[in-house]
Amino acid sequence: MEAVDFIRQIVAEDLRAGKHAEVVTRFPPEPNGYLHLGHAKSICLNFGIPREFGGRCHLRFDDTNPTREEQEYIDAIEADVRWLGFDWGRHLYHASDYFDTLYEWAVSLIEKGLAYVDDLSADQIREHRGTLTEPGRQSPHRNRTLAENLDLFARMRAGEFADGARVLRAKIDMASPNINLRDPVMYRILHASHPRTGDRWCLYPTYDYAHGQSDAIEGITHSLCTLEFEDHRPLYDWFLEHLPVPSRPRQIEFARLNLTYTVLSKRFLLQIVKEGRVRGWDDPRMPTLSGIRRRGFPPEALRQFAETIGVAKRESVVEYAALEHAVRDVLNRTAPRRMGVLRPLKVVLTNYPEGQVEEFPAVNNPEDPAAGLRPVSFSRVLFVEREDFMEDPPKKFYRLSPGREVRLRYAYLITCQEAIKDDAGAVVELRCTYDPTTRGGSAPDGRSPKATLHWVSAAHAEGAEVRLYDHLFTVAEPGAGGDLLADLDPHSEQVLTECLLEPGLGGLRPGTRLQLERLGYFCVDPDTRGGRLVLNRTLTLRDTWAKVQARGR
RNA sequence: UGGGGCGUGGCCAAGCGGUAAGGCGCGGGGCUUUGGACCCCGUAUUCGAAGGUUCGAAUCCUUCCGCCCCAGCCA
Repeated sequence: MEAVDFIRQIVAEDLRAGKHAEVVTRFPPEPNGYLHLGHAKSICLNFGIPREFGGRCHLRFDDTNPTREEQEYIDAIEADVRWLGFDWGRHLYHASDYFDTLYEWAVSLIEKGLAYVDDLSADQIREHRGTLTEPGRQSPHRNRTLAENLDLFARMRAGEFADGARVLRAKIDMASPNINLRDPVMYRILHASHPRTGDRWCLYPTYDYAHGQSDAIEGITHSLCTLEFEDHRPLYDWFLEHLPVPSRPRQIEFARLNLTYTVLSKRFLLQIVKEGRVRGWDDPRMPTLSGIRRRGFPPEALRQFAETIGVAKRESVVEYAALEHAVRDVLNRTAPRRMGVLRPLKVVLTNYPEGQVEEFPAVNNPEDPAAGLRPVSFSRVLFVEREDFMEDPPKKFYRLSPGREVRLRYAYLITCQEAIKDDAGAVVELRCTYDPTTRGGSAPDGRSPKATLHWVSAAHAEGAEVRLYDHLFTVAEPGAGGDLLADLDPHSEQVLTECLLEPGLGGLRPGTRLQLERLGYFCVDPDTRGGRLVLNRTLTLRDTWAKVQARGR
């Protein structure tokens, strides 16, 4: 196995050295929100490694804080991991599964004189902790007798005390330069109902105390987490050393994903959901997995993306374009092509027989011959894209304008003879002529227009609702200062109801991803229930015309 | 100015003492019934900086500079 990043190198080496029979990782989300693109990186890493080296990955809910966790999140997380294409088999766990063991181990730590009950308030504990440059001071309760500690801890569990009245702390070193080692809190009193354990506990372990032990219980070999936990590793190891754990997991940190113009922060996402700035966690503008799923991002593209961005310890910001590339790459070779007109402009072929209808074979996917052909109906009155006509075209604009000939894809070469305007001077209709000798789109004399347009027959088109989502729902660069909420793009969604699509699209299953030729990739909204066809825009096609224009300025 | 990390092209990222992979982006060309896709070609004399070791350094040593994280009874 060729190691492609430092984590895989470590894993490969550990395996080679015979440290483990197989690699065991875990993806440990706290169910306090929906999964987003940042989690996708972690999921692909944690599930990808055992897939490559042999082993398994557990899904473990880090449910140690019932005040922020909900069943809705648990369900959504499971669905999202599955959607991404990973399976934890029977290895679904919860930190709460280990509450009893964790409690017993805490008692054993007390018995060893390595933990104590502290009566200080949160504020006092903070004061005693010292600062980055000054050592902390011991709590007056630090040297309680064993009996007193045991008694108090038992009564904490029994519910005798109010929230915040006392905590259990590890007795390590109040003068440690590593603040995490200055007697960290292991248990706090929380009279809150837990989604899984209900009201059985009023005492909950902190992340620091629960995580490593959960890893050890499950036999995790490599516990992958993000950089901010580097300082916690000595504490992670300290607990493992002093507790009767069945295995010795190893914590390895890597840099979390940052994406330009995209905020990957549960706290922030929760806020915009709560404030109603989006319609929910699965709003297609959201960078959540459920949001981009509705937009039409294929899970395969996310896996590919995760692979190309790599894994390292360096903090970095990946360009959104890299994500788009992965999405386009997958969609290009898998999405069926269809024609549709988003902003219709009527075209009448003055020399085409009234009432005549022809059918032309259209390629379903040029990247996939097996996708076959479909017939598309053609007639005298058509619609083309409004922006495919310019009365006074600038240089390098190759599409329709008075006197200009273009190709209608799969059909004929047509020439614009006249633009009809309304009283306000707006172009409302084009009068064109077609060249009957160019049936199918190729001219006998070999001439070939520079532009090929998509179109739809007026008599055959189906109306649809199309939602145009801008590929980003943010804004300014995170960390650039300023108010991210204020910078949210309020125009990130447009709903078009006059769209005309070639017939048959209504029959596509919800969730189907397709390309509207020359326009972009769309997804039949997976959550549409009956009724009208709704297409969500995934991505626009790469637009070199826009580039040409931009360069001209 | 306590501790822990990190600095390779516009953005990611390989490299682990032998003379700078790859991807994204960008520029140019080809092909094309999607201004898409695809195919070529180009894009770091240099690896945060300065010294040093060595026949030879992005890789080893020293010093300096810059950025990130830690003072939740969040994770």
